[in-house]
Amino acid sequence: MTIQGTGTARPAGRPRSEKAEKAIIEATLDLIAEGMGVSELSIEAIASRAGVGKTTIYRRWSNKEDLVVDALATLKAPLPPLAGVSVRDDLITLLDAMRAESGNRRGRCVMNIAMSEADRHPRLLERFVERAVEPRRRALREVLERGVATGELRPDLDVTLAMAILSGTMMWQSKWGPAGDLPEDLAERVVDVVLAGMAPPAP
Amino acid sequence: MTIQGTGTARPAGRPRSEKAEKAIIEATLDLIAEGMGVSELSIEAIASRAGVGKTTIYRRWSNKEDLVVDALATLKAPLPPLAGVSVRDDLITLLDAMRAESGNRRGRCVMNIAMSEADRHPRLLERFVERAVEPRRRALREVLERGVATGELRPDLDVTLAMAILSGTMMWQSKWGPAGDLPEDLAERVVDVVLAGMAPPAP
DNA sequence: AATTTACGAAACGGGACCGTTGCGTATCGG
DNA sequence: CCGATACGCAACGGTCCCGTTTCGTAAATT
Repeated sequence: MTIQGTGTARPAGRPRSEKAEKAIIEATLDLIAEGMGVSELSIEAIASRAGVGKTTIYRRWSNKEDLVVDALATLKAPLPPLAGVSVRDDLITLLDAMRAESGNRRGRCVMNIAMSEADRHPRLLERFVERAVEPRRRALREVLERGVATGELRPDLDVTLAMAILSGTMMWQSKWGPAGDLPEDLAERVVDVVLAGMAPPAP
Repeated sequence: MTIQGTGTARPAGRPRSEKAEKAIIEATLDLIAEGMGVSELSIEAIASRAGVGKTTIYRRWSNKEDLVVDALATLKAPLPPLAGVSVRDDLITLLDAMRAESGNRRGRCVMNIAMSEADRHPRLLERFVERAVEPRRRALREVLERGVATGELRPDLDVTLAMAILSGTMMWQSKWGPAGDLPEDLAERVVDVVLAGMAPPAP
C-alpha cells in the first residue's frame, strides 16, 4: 500500500488531468457568461470549447447539472470587508461590489443563472442560492439591522423591504441600465437617495 | 369580385380557422408562462398543445420568432388610469399594477421574456420593449417629473434613478419575494419607504 | 356540382445532441 | 517493461425537433 503525502492511496494508472478539468469548468462558465442557458448548454459544445473529448467529461460528471453545480461552486464570492463605521459607508461598499461584479464574467454567470434558470433546476438553484445569494443577503441584513439599532436608520424600518429596494435597484441597473459598465458613483447615489428619500425634507 | 362587408375581397376556398389561430397563440403564451424559454419552445410542442397540425402553424408564421412576436402582441398592456392628484397615490397605483400582474399569466410571460430572452432575440426584444416596457416607463417618468415640478418630490431628484429604484424593487419582489402572491399592501409600503427614505427624520 | 383552399395526421430526410463504445496513444505505479 | 488508467477522437444507435410533403377530409366560393 503506497501512501501519498496526503494520506490517500494513489490509484494505479495515469492520473486524471487537472488541466482538462479546469478547461472543462472554464468552458462551462464561459458559455453561461455568454448567455447560454443551462437548458441549452450541450456537453458536446463544452467539450469542443474546452478542447476535450466527451469521455473526459462523462468520466467526471454523470450529468450536465452536476457539472454546472461544480462549475458554479468554483466562483468565489469574495464579500467586500465592511468598515463597520457608518451604515451609509457599508451599504455603499456592498452595493458597489454588486456594481463591479456586473461587469466581470463571474457576475454575468451569477446574473444569468439567477434570471433564467431559477426554475426547472432545483438542485442547481439551491446550490446557487447558498453560494451566491445568501452570503450577500446576510451581510446586507446585518448592516441594516445594525443601523436600526444605532439609530442611523428609522426605528420602524422594514428591513426586509429595505433589502429588496437596495438589491432590486442594483439588479435593475445591471440588467436594464445603460449599456456597458455602470457609472462608478452609482452605488453612492442609490444609497443616498434611498437613505434620504425622494420627498423633500419637511420644512 | 365578391366584396365582403369589410371591403376586402374574400379569397375562394376554405377560410383559415380563427379558432386554430387563437389556440396556437394561447398555447404559445401558456408555454412561455410556464417558464419555457423562447429558445426551447418547439413548434411541435406548440402544435401538440394547441391540438393543431404543424402545417397550420407554418402556413401562418414562417418561423418561431414571428409567432412569438405576434403572441406577445396580443398581450394587452392596460395601464391603470392615474388619478393625477397626488404623486404618492399615482405611484402606488402604478406599482400595484405591477404587483397584480406578477400573479397572472400575462405578467409571467412578460417577466420570463424580460428575464431570460433579452439577448439573442433582438427583434423579439424590440417588440417586447415597445409594447410592455416603454409605456410603463413613460407613465412612471411622467408621474415623477410632475412630482418634481409640483414640489411633492425633491427638486434635485434623479428621476432616472428613482425609476430604477421603484421598478427594480417591484421586479425583485416578483422574482425573489415570498412564494405565492405578493402582499396587497406591498406597493403602498414600497412607495412610502422610498418617498420618506430610510434615515430617520432630522430632529 | 366543381373548384379552391385549409384542416389534422403522418411520414420524410436532415441535423443536433445524447450517452456509450472502441481505438490508438500517453502517463502513471511497480 | 507491464498492467492500469486517462486521454482525444471518431463512430454508434437513439431521440428530439426541424421544415416539407402527401393524404384524405372539411368548408368556403362559383
